[in-house]
Amino acid sequence: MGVDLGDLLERENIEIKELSGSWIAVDAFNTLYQFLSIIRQKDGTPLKDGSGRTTSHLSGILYRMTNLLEAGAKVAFVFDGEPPRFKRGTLDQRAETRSRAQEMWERAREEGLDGFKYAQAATRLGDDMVADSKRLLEAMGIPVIQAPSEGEAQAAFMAIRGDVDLVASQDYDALLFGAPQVVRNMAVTGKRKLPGKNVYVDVQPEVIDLARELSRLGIDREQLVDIGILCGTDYNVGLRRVGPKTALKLIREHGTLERVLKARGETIEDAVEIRELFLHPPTDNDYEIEMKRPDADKVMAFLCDERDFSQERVEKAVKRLEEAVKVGQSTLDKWF
DNA sequence: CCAGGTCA
DNA sequence: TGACCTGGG
Repeated sequence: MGVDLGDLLERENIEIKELSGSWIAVDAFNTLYQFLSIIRQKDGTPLKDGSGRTTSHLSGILYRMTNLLEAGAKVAFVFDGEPPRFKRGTLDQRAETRSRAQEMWERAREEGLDGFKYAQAATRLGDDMVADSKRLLEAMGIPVIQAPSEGEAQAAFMAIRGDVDLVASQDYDALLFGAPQVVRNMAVTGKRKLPGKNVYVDVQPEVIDLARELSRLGIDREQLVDIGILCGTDYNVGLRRVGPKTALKLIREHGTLERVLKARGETIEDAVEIRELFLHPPTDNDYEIEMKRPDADKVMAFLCDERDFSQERVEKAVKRLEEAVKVGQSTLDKWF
């Protein structure tokens, strides 16, 4: 979800190798949802351990993060805290959509039909899954940061301060929170399943550079936030029949959100407070980002003994992880 | 999504 | 070596 600015922003395709040496703040909830919705069997069932606990997100974390670290990147996971009060409507609506999708999935299964897309739409990220994710990340030596409110805001804050180079998220919200660079499609294989059909296409990682986009569009960050609010964010419904293109035109014409609304004789509830939230969101500055040596025994014990992962596969991944972190910590690394 | 096998 | 497929938990 999030703000729909895809049509407005130009992205630059990159190779995963180009992330070598960069610190990446990962929007944890966004990434975990991605794993949970995609890592499924053909009938839509997620991966589960012997007791029926979902493990798709753990598989995603283990293999993707190992690959990223092996490519020379460094990552920190940033988890959401308390949602802003303006998000209530969106959260309720998502819960409603999920439960409807759950019903559709069950019906599809009863009738022996393909219910994959319903299963995806029914994806839930439970507290247990969040706890399991943090446990795995910590065992892998990857920093876990708890945001006071929105994870994307905290990640953007860390990027603005220069503690990380990029924010990883499929959403564009981090740009409104001021992230200088956002990386999307941060997968390694470059294959993505098309929604609906059982067809795979090449999808490359891509970077959006905030300063470059603002300059190209001839607006400032506050105006980009205004554009987002005009076409709708997680915190407000946008104006009717106003998408990113129209919103840009309106802001170019009138300059500010207030003037656009006045000129059109329309209102957006809490618009000014929502802009303030994007410009000055709750963040913490007492985080620590430092890769620790992975605890191989902990990773193995958790994934293999408790979550029924294959000993052989996890061992292989952990070996690669240990090697990657060793190389990453060596100061000689940058000379090669 | 990713790993790991197959096959040309 | 790379396109393709299956199973992972």
